[in-house]
Amino acid sequence: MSKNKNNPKAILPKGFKDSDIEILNLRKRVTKIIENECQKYGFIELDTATIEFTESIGKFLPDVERPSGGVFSFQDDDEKWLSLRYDLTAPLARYVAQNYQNLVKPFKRYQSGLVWRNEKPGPGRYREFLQFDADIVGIDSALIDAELCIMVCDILTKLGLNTSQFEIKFSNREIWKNLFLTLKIEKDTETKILRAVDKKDRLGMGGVKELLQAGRKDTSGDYMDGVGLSDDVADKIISFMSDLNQSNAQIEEFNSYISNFSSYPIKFDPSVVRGLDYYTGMIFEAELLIDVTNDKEEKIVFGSIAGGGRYDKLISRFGKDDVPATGISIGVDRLIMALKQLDLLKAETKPLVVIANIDDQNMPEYISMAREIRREGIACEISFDSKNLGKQLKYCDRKGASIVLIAGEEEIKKGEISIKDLDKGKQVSKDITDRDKWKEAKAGQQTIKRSELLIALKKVLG
RNA sequence: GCAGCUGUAGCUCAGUUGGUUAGAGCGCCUGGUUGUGGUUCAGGAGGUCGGUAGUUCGAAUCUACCCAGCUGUACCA
Repeated sequence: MSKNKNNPKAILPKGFKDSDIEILNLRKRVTKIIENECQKYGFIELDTATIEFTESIGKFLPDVERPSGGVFSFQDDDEKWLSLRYDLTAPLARYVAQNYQNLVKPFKRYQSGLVWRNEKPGPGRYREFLQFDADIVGIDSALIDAELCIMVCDILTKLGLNTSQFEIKFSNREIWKNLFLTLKIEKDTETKILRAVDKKDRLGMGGVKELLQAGRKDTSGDYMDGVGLSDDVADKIISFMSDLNQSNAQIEEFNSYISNFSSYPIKFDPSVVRGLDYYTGMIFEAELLIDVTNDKEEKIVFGSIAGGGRYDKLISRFGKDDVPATGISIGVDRLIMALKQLDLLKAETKPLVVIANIDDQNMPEYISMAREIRREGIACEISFDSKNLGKQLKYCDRKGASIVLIAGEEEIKKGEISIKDLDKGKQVSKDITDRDKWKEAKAGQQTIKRSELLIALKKVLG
């Protein structure tokens, strides 16, 4: 090994991680369940490109100081700025604007894919993660907003959560507009207020009020500016956030749909604001009501696992007429993290059979055994490079193989095979502390006829 | 970006008021065993003590600056 200061370090950029077989399997299974539900509601799949023109997905050109600005961007040969997608909604808007004439309206599509955000990662937050979106383009009705929420409930239920473990909270952007009108709040201040309100989950009502007025210190002692509202105005906003006695036409329409699903945990909560800029009507968020911890067993504030709303102006950015649209995004990776902790996702592994290599001379026999086993659809590998049986068994143990087949000269002569059940052996080992006895026991091992190989294998595998 | 904390072996960490050759556990490798996993025993590899400069006879330890990581916070389509 050559050691040199200039050797690259074998490490990953922060916020990225490799995905092993376990996480890959979980992603596949969870995605499949979500897909199935979407299909039941008439959605069809679409996959858009992972890279878009920066201007298409609504980001200004990266500035020199901070080329990132939240998205991963770079310049093409012709110096046009390109970006990795940071969500699936902006690319959908581009796709719809580009293909509008050819699409069947309403256009209902679902999409599962990785998205990238160039920002500081936090506990349980990465810069590359799997998102699942379902959107409906071409209908301006709160009924379909409601149906989306029902669908999200169905998805979460199908994933194994019960209705006391999650909650969908909805609100409406219009009621906030009205409030700002009556309070005579300026446009700039509106955004600041909504940002403060959006932090209710983390800071609580008290924290929000501090932000609305003078500002507050975070736990490190750093100070944040407040909005500077008077006590009176701040109080009005705070009480508005929990005032359930308000409504409008959209909310009533929404309620008329969900009232058919009284057991579904869908609740009006005016303090839900989300997105801040591009949402135009109904907005909603799915939240887990259970505690979640990260790898280090630290409790993390989980926030929402899905969210969405109506964005009627997003497609008209491309110079078209306004096209009504509504959609929901699910954070699949974070959802998996939660489901794992609730033990709702068990790792499932397929059994592996390993043929030990006692002598290279027997290779033709090993190869023919492997062929038979694989033809039955059972995973099988031949040990090629080691003659030391102890090492081969250790490899099998660590790899999680179920069965080892041992056939040396003696067995082959007699037309037999030693078949070793590793799981059973592991059980037996608990009661043996003496090394020689353990060796002698040949735990979980039996001898079978070569001709009955497949029958014996299936018996052991159950 | 702002703030606080932390940087010693692959991982988790110990290292006394500055004092000889920087340690432990776990993991890894080899052997006891070239036909038997686990347990066990014996041995081994692995460090620019985050970096640079300074103080000192002497620095992992003290000082300054830099870098990285973590946590909080801000921005976030």
